[in-house]
Amino acid sequence: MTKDPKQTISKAVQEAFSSVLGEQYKDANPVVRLSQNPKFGDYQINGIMGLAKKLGQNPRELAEKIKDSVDLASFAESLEVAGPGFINVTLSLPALITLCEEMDTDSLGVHKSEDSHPIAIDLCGVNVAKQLHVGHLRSTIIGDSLARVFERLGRKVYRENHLGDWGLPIAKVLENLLSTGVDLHAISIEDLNTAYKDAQFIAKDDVAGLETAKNISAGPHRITELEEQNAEAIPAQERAKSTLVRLQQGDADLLSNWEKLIDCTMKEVYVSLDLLNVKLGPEHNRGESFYRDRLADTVDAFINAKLSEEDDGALIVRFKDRKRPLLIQKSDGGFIYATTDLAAIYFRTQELKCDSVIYVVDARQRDHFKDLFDAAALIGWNKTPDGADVMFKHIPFGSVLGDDKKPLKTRSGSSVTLSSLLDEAIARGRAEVRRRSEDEKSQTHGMSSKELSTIGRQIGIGAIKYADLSNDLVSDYVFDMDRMISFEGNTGPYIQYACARIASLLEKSGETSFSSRILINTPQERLLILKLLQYGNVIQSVAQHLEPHLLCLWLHELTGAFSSFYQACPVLKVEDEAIKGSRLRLSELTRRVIVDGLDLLGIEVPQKM
RNA sequence: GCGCUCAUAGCUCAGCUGGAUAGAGCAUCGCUUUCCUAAAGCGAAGGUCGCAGGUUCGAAUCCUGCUGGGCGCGCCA
Repeated sequence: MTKDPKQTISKAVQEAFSSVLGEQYKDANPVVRLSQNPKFGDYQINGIMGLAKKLGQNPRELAEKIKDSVDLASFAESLEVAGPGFINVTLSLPALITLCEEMDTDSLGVHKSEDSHPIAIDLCGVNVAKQLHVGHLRSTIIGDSLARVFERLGRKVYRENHLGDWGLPIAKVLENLLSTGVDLHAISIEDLNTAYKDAQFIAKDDVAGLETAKNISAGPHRITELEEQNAEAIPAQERAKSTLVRLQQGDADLLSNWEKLIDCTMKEVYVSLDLLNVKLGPEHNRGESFYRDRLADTVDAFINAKLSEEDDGALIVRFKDRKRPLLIQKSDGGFIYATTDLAAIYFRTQELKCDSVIYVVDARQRDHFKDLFDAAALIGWNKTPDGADVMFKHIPFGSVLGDDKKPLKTRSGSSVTLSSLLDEAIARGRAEVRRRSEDEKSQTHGMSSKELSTIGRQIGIGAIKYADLSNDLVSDYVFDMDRMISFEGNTGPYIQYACARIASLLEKSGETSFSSRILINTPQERLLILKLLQYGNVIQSVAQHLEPHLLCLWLHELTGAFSSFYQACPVLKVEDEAIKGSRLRLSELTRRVIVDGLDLLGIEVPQKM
């Protein structure tokens, strides 16, 4: 099994800590990093200065002592104390070669996790009777990418598509459709969309919300919005409520219509999910309706644990450190989303026995998730039945913005549907591919229209996914198709292209297996190998920090390292067969790592482009 | 009003429990092509890390205050 050199160095330094400073320092973090500058060697050890400070010792002297005690045998060529107390490590060529050959297996140096608990990832969040929009794009692809990473590490992942398929909003839509006499056998997603908007607009009796908004001096937009909504509310509201009651009572006709609503919505959803190349299907649907018979028990659990109290007729859970409570039951006895979310937490931690529950939901719901997680902790659902601590994590991703730096809208002001966004991306990808295929020297020259279409789709979709995933999750980003689709810079197509070039190179070599000994003759080969060796560690970091952009950035760096190598080191034309074999093997290994890495981002790699 | 969050090069963004001269990409300028995809590579230039204090050998990073943007604030999700 291979190791990132970082781990080997860390371990050796910790042993040195133990022998120089005593047993109690064997777990101190040596803070080993890849050197920022080649003149400082391959790796630098930064942790000694902090330790010296804590111990009141001279950092340089301590570094010298540690250096003399570190046993890296033949692993490192040299260790040097530098600056205020760094130790710079230069690896030996034989060590680099061995490590590189060791990672050249199916695992690519990625170690399996030892935690056998499953992980639940709440993603996508389809609302029945609504089309997917750009917000779903982020939730879906970030969640899918994290799921792939955990699966790569050997974890069992439950992708939970927590559909908004129950409750008053759905009853409103059903009521609206039935009262306007639409034939539910022949409905389209557009019909549903219209009904949803009408229902939302008409049947929103939010007098209380308006009062609150005024009391807390909410923005003028919010207040006008609420005032408009109140106008025609009451009768439709009453009809919707009675529809909901009948639905909850299991009215057969209504349930059958309800299912048609879901089928119609999901049919569209699957088309988009399929285009997006995410591993998400009907088997991942576990929506609000799934929890409908568990809500009363959920509330009872809080009542029995004396964690809830009545307030204005509603049931709330209070927290010690803040005024804002969590409302779990309405004054009319009905349940709301928080109840469902708590029921889902119970299910995920106590029945599925997940020790991580990850919510990929936009940043606006921060407070809600904080409340949920704290409520879950109060009642003890933050431990699995076998006693493991559960990590609850909300990934509060930012918004997708338009040129105007405001949430992405169409020219007419409505929100952009996901399918239109995907269509645009695919059209752009195809246009690029077609244009390039006209060049006689292009590898894609003369390919069939069908083949070009497929490649164009992979590029267009890869472009928007990479652009999305390569940003820090919490920040908003401006949707700029021109930048995303560019074959230059930190983009999906750039990396896909580099990969296609390698594939073409390998094909031209005529070889099918690449197992020559690795040789290092140039700085570029050395840098490429150092980069490759980090792969396993990068995947671990993504899993630990839940940040796919770390993988994107690293893949871009790897691609850069390969480009430099490829520029400086002839592969097919080099005379020495041993060097040629080594460079082919390095190229092939790089290609496999890029393909694997892009796969973890859910991005396909065309063989040619 | 209370709370959360963000602010780094002209633009888009990295910066990993505090570390060496704050890094990429785009755009700009220069160089490289008898050469495996130039859809490239190499180099130059470009920053008061929003502002002001503080902590210390050392701060973009931690603390406090301020400014500016975004978001949220029980019976909607």
